[in-house]
Amino acid sequence: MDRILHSRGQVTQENIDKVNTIIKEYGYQRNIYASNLAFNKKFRFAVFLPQHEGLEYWAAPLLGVKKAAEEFERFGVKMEYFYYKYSSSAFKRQASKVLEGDFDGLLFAPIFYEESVIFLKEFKKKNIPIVMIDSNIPEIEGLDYIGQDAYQSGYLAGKLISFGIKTKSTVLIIKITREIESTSVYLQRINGFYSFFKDNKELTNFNFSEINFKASESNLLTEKMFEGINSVFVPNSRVFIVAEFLKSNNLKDIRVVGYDLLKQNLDYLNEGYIDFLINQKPEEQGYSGINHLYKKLVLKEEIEETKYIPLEIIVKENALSFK
Amino acid sequence: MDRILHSRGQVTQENIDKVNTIIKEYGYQRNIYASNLAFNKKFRFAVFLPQHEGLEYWAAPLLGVKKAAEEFERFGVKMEYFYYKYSSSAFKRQASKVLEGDFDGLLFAPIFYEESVIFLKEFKKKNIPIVMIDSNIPEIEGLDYIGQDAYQSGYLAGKLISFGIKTKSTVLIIKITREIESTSVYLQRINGFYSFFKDNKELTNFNFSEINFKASESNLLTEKMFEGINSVFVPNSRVFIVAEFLKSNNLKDIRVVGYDLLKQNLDYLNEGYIDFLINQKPEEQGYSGINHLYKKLVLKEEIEETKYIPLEIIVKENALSFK
DNA sequence: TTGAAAGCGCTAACAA
DNA sequence: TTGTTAGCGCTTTCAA
Repeated sequence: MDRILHSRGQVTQENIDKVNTIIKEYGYQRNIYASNLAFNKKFRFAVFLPQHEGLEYWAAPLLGVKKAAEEFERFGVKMEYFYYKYSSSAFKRQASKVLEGDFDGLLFAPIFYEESVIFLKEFKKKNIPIVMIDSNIPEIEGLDYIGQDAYQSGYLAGKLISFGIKTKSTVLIIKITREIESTSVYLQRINGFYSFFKDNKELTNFNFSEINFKASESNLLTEKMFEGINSVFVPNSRVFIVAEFLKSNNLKDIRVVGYDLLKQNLDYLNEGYIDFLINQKPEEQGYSGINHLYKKLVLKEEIEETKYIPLEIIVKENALSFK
Repeated sequence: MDRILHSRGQVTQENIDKVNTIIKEYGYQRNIYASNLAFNKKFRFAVFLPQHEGLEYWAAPLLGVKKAAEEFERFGVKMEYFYYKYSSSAFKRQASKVLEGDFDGLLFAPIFYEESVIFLKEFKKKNIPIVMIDSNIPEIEGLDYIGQDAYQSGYLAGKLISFGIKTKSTVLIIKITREIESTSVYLQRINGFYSFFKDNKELTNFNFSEINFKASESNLLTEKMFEGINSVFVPNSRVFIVAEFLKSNNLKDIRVVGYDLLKQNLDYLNEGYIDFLINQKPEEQGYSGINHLYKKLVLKEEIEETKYIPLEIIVKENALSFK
């Protein structure tokens, strides 16, 4: 019977027979306590994320992972962490380490698209559950994803920028990118943003312009850029750079929408230099990712392969309720 | 040693000795699988909620409870359900049933304040963990609470009503109550609502008026009530009644803010007759409530006694992402 | 007050 | 291909 349950071979048709008859009909449920006690297995999860020093955003998923790690330690789950600096070569270096190791599950954030595809194709050969967070690579099959719908979040940003405005209004989209940026999350967001205005044809009172610079060159912002501008959309977490500029130049009455509850972003939200933040719940993504692996491997549960994180709207008045 | 761990008596000072020395110093952690296998206990949770037939809101927490029930069944947790009709006498009848039963934990929504206090005082004698959802009774000690901060949610509603509006504006607060209503959640919300305007003194362009009627008398709404009204705040889930009226009387350009993702509310949100809904995540409250009891009783974990549910802002464009 | 041992339901290894 | 059994780490009971 044990052989049937685990289909460890050597049963002909009785297999299907007993599985269907006894198990399903009698409603058998494996006793998890006994099973795991006897199984006595330690599970090793590889956690493969960008390093968080100097990158506040990435501290959050890690926090969620650590919380899960603590919670699941008693269930025989151990994490091994692999961090990479925000560069393609550092990524590759760590990727090969992850490939060498012997793990039961992988939590992974595919920041560099091309490199991630190569890595994932290789890792998939091991036939080990993989959960991705933050951004998805839907082209590769058999991967689980926990994160936001980037397009829809941009669409929502369009609503937040336009809400309640009847008069002529010019929107500035500021793309503040990293030196290396390879996943196109922010492009999908901008895409969704424009789609909102296309879908709401009555909003003819909006004009758009875009500017683009690297995070390291934030001093490139000039007052001239904001002349005649009524609102600003920053399609990533670097919105605090704009808020900082607005504050130091005493530019008021510009509606600002951005992403993520970074400390600086929250400060400017409270001071009124940012109006809306869209929360990706990075901490929850980390926690859910580990939880997902736990359910799949330890509890042997069937589980949805994609979990979209809700698009949370954060204003000053509800920011605290999100901790 | 077993006697020490469970302090089942009959150890003098060795108790404190061994607990401190061996357990803490050697970092002993009870093996949950072995422990629960040997313990072989079934846990019985009483779920004591308003009946959900004809009360869409209360179907949601129950859904969360049922989901948790399914998940934790394998861990020896069994629910027993007690529903009461929305009347004080029905509540009392069920309450005495709950008191009679022999449970290991209780999930409870204290809809009727006075009756709930009496019930809780009695139930507390059993020394069994109690989790409340939806509304809290902080006066009674030793109870755990999972739900929203009603005051702050009203405060947030104030922001949503006022956001982006510079011109003179009249706000109508419509209190649609049940025949019997005893928890003051909606009053706390209105309280918070006014506080928002008090805290933002520059918002001198807002006037307020209130009307009040019973849910069963929704035909009392008249067009006259909405003359000169720019926005409406409904401090509970019955906002769809207002939306319905607005739609059938073709009243547009009135900003409407209400609570909860009822099907009808979502429909009117999508049609544009409701602008903002504040989500209380009732399903999550139910799930978390059971999860809370599970952690406390089965895993014997220490756990926070209050869990505030975030104040989620729902608009048409992000409603779907909340399922 | 302490020690010893059965047994919880399962897995994995070995014997038949 | 099938049956048997030790033992996972704990709780609980019974004996000392």
